[in-house]
Amino acid sequence: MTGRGRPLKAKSPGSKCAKSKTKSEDIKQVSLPTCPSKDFKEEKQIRTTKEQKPKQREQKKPNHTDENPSVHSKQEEKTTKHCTEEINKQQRTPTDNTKAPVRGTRAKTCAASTKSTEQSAEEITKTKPKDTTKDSIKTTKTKKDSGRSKLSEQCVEEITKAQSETAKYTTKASMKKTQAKTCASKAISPENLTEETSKMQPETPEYTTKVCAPQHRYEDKAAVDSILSTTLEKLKINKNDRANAAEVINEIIMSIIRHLENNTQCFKVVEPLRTGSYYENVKISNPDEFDVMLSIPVDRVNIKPFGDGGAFYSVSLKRGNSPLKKFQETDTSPLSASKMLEEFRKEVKKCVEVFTEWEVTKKKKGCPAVTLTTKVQSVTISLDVVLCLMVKSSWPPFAQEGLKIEGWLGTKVRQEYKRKPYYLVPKYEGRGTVEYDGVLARDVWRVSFSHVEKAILKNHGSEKTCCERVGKRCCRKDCLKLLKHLLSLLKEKDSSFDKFYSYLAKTTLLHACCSRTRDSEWRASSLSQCFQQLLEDFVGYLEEGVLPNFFIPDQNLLSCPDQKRCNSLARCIKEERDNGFPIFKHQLHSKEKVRAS
DNA sequence: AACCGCTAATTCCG
DNA sequence: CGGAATTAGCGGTT
Repeated sequence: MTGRGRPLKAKSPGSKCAKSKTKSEDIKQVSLPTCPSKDFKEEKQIRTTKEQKPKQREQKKPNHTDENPSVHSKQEEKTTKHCTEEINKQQRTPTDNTKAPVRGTRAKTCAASTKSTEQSAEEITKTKPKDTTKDSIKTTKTKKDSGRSKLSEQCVEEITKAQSETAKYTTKASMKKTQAKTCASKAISPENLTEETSKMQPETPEYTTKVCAPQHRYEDKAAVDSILSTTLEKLKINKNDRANAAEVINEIIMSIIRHLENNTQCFKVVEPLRTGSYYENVKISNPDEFDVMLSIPVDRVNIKPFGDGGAFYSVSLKRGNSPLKKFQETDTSPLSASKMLEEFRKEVKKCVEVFTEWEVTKKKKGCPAVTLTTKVQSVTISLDVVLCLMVKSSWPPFAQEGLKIEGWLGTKVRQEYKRKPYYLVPKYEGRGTVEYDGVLARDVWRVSFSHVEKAILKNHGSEKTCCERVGKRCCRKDCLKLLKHLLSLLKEKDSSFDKFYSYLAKTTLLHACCSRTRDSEWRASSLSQCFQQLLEDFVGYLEEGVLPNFFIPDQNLLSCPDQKRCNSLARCIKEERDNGFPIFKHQLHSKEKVRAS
C-alpha cells in the first residue's frame, strides 16, 4: 500500500537505478572501537558502469565468472573494502562497550500506563486549546528535564509524573494535525502554525536566533515536510538492485547451509533466520547489508549470567548426546563460544572458497559474524552469517521485565512473543581472556531477540489493520529510516560517533512505540511531527546517557560512548533539527549531482 | 522440496 | 493521485 506513488524523476526505467548511492549508505554498525574511520571508500562505488543494468538480471551461473566484467577489476581493490570487516551487527552487539554496562541502572523500562486521553486522529485538528497548555509545559522544560521525563515515561514507577505524561500524549496527538507531507500547498491556519512550530522546536533557544522571523515559520515547516519526504524517497531501495542482491545472497546462503548439512556434524541442522534491517524492511539506500543467523537448536541448557548487564551468559548443555558436547571440556563445563565459532568459521570459509567472487573478511574480536563480501554490479554488498543457538525455553531472568508492549500491541501478543525461543550468539566484549567464575569472556554468549524485533516491526500497529490495504498507513518505519539515515550521515561526518550503532535508532523507535501506542499518533500524514518527536526522544536518551535495551531493561545501550560523545551527538542532532536538516539537503544535492553526471 | 497464496514494497502507467 | 503489475519473502500444505 501506499508505497506506490511513483517517485519524482522520470528516470528511465531501470537505468542507473537511481541509486546514486550516496556514500555511506549506512554503515551499519561498525562495532569495533578500533575500527578506523569507517569508510571513505564508499564513494568509489559510484556506479558508472551501470548502463546495462535493466535487463541484467539474467541468471548468472553461480560461481566463477562473475556477473559482470567490471567486477574483476573491482575485486582487486577489495582490500579496501569498507571496514565492514567489522561489521558487527548491532543487533547482536548492542553493547560493545568495554566498560561496565551499567550507568543508569535505574531504567525500569517502559510501558505502563499509556492509555489515557484518547483522541482520534480526526479530531485533532480541533484540539488547539490543549496544545497551548502543553506547549508551555514543554517549552519550559529544561533539556535535562526533558531527557529525564522520557526516562520516567518508561519507568513506570512514578506515578507522580502521570500528569506530565498525559500532557505529553496530548501533545503528540495534537501534533498530528493535518499536514501533508509534501507540502506547501496545503493551507494551515495561522494559529496552528505557531503552535506547531513552537512545539516542533521545544527546547531550542537558539532557534529563534538562527532561523528567520516568525512569519517564515510556516515555510520552514513546509520545507521540513518536503525535505523529509524527499529524503525518504531517496532512501528507498531500487527494485532492480534488490533483485540482483537477493539472488546473489540467497544463492550463497543456500550453499552454506547445504555445505554444513553435508559436511559437518555439529552444524548439520541449522535454521536460517533472516534478520536485520533488510529483512525488516527498514534498510535504507542500498540492499548492501544482509544478516542471516544460522541457528542450531539445543534442547536444554544451563545458562549463567556473565557480568552485570544481563546480556551475556555462559552456557552449558544439559543433555549428553549433542554433537556440540565436544565444545565443552567436561560434561558440565561451559560450551566454548570461541571454539565453536572458530569451527563454524572454518566451515563457512571452506564452502565459500569455491565461490571466488566472495571474500571472507578477517575475524574481528568478539564479533559473532562471519562476514562475506562480494560485488554486484560494482557495488560491494556484505553478508553477515551468524552462528547462534536456539533455545526453546523461557527467556532468561533479565529479559523477563523487558518487552513492555502491552499498551501498544497487547498482552496476548506479548505472551506470544515470550513463548518463542530466544537465541544465543557467540559474542563478548572487552578482552577475551578476562575470566569470571572460571569462564573466559571469549566463551560467553549474548542473548538475541532479533526474531522478535523483526516480528514487531512487521506487525507494528496497535490496530491489526495498520498499514494494511484496508487500514490506515502509519509512519513508524519511515521515522526509523530517517533516524537511521540521520545517524549514519552524522557518523560519516564525524568519525568519533562510530559507536552509535543503528541499533540505538531501532531501540529508540521501539520505546517510542510503547510511549505513543496509538496508530493515530503515527499517521503517515504526520511524518515530520512524529519524526521530530522521535528525535526528541533520542536526544533525551543521549543527554541522559541512558537507553535501556528493549528486552533487557537493566542493560544500558549508551554505556559505551562516554557522556561527552553523547552530548556532542545530541547537539548535532538538535542543530540539524533547528536548521531544517541541512544534512539531508546536502545529501539530496550531492545525489542529484551524481545522477546528473 | 515444490507449490500456493498472501503481504509489503517498488515502479509503471493512466 | 491511485490502480495495476511485479517481485522478494514468508508461512502453510502436501
